[in-house]
Amino acid sequence: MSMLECQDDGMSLRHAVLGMLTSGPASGYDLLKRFEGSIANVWSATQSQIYGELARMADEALVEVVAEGPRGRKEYAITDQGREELQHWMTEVDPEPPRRSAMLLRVFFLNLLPPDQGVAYLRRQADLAAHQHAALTKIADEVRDEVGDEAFYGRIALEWGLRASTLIQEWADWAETEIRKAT
Amino acid sequence: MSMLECQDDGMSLRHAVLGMLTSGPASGYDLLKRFEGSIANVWSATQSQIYGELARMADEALVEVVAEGPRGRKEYAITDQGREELQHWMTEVDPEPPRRSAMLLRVFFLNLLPPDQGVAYLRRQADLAAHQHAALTKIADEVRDEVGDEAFYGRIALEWGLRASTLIQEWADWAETEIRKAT
DNA sequence: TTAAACATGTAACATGTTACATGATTAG
DNA sequence: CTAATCATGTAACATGTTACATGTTTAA
Repeated sequence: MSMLECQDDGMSLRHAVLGMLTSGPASGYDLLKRFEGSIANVWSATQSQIYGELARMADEALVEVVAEGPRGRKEYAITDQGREELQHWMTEVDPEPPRRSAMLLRVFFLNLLPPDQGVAYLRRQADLAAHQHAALTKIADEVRDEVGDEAFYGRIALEWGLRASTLIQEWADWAETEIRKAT
Repeated sequence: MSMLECQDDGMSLRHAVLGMLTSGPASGYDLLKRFEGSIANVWSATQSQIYGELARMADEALVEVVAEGPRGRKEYAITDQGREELQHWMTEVDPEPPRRSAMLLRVFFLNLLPPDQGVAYLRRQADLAAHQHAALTKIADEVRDEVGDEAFYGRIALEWGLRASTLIQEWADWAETEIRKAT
């Protein structure tokens, strides 16, 4: 590895967990619930992964056990070293865009299908996007009046989702027209 | 697993390879080059993965070796069974949208940064998107006059990329304004 | 003659998913 | 008392990346 490309992303699960711990100590179980909430739309994690990552980060002193409760419950808090790591990731590591889209991969092979099936595929994608847009709109209504920094930036992310689902619908409509023109 | 959720995606590398083989037999090395071409924008694969997947698919009779050349070169062709599998994937399996975005994950934690650094982050994203847009525009110019089904659907996918990079820029600009309003 | 391109394969490691295994506490 | 929820952890497997290992052919 050259000196210039010390821009190794990956490990985002680690930073997601660290980020969640900035709003206060939590157990693995608590974090799992949060990963099933609004964050789930931008990053998912399984129970297995969370417990493993917490243990690993405790070893590396990025988090520490601050309390033990009933049923073996362990509450973790972020350490100064953890905050430093998170800060570094936020400000000095460029997020690399996802390089894989099964949806677009299929578009590359749409010539293998008869045109009407190609159109059906695009209509299906537009439809799925419309449903997603509706779901996000519902969430947007629910969080409209929530106050605080977390809600504020959550709405910023939500707006991205709204725009992205609109994009898919418009693009699919446009593509359908192109295919019809070409047929 | 319930009977209703037999919609197990995954294995897209397999279908990418199968799809590429529909335009004629190719060796692992040939396929690697194609994965470095236009397809790279929607699906990436390493040399290691490609050779492994070809061997596995040969075992399962989805592809077969049709010729051997110099330097141990093996040309693979898709079989009828392979075509069937590809057809099934194209028409009956819904592509599941990517559930992880390091870029948006960071947005969720933007409250940890002073507002000016948050704005800097968004400006950086807009900037990266602008560069991507320029790169895609260049490719669009190059393939503008290419004929054939493959080029046609390649342009459809390209248009998605163009619209997506515009979306990021517009969204980042909007978000920046929101942050300034809130400060 | 030698560097680049062709060509395949394996091993080690990182990451992510599913399933298994265990048990405590609480609410009805 | 018993089902749901809380709570943690491990094992097996799938997927993806990087590095290692090897050897041939072609073009300058």
